[in-house]
Amino acid sequence: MTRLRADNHPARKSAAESFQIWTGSDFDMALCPVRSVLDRIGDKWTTLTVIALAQHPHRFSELCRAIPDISKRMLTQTLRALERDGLLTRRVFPTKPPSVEYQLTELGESLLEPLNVLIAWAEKTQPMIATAQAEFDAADPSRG
Amino acid sequence: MTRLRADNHPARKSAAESFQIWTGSDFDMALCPVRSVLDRIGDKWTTLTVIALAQHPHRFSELCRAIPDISKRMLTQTLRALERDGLLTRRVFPTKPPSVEYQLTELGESLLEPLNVLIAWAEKTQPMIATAQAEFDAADPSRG
DNA sequence: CAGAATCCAATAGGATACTG
DNA sequence: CAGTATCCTATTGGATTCTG
Repeated sequence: MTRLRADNHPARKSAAESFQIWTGSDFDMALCPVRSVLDRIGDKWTTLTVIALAQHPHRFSELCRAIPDISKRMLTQTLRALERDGLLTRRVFPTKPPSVEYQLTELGESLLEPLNVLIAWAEKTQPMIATAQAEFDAADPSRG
Repeated sequence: MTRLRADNHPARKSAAESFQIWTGSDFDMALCPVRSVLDRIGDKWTTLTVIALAQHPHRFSELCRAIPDISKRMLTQTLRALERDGLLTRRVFPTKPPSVEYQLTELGESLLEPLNVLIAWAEKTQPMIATAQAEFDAADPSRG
């Protein structure tokens, strides 16, 4: 239907439609799924935390060790946001000293699939991107 | 696929493997595909720009109007980064006044598919997430 | 152990003015 | 038109200290 290019594939129109009628109309960023999902997973630690929990439930300090270089402060923040979104559950065991277990919900696990697609793209295209960067930087070193 | 929590769901292990041996070993964030891809698309304007270009090539000012609230400064930065990564091409027409056309490369178009999967997840789960947030905030209003 | 609280540095991003 | 340049603010995230 929309023959924009010779190799037209459905992803073109799909992306635009998911993004809605954002051109020239009333557009609310908060309601845009593109932005909302990236606000959710686009930060430094969220995806790493989700992937760590994908393997098995973790305790707080276990996560702290499992995720390289994360601070307790950022781990707390990240876990809180994920809990609030319903992507994981937090269970407190009143032992002494206390222990807390974090576990992905079904909703949280459902995020793994889109994440894997994205990661697969990253791995597949990484050599091409590295080449492109090298060429760009060589062509105009001042903009490296 | 509606059965989200299948034990041994392939997405579980796949995510962890893509992430590599990041636990307790030598881990370089720059080499982690999870972080590299999010550093690339996780910012405020990159995905919106890519999706705008998914429909057809755009000129600079055309993009500026098409993407709500973006400034010329941020558009320039975003386009430059995408060009450097080889996701789009920049063609200058020496007309008067000059015009510049930005167009996705095949590599850039290949990003649309993972993006669509992610957006589809966002749209599908948005009601569940909204509910979870409301419950969380109701349970402890101080942390809203 | 599992955080909370506080302070500080780095970066992202917005507003405005100027240019070939 | 298609940017640059400069300034400024807001947000992110790191380091440290304290607590039940």
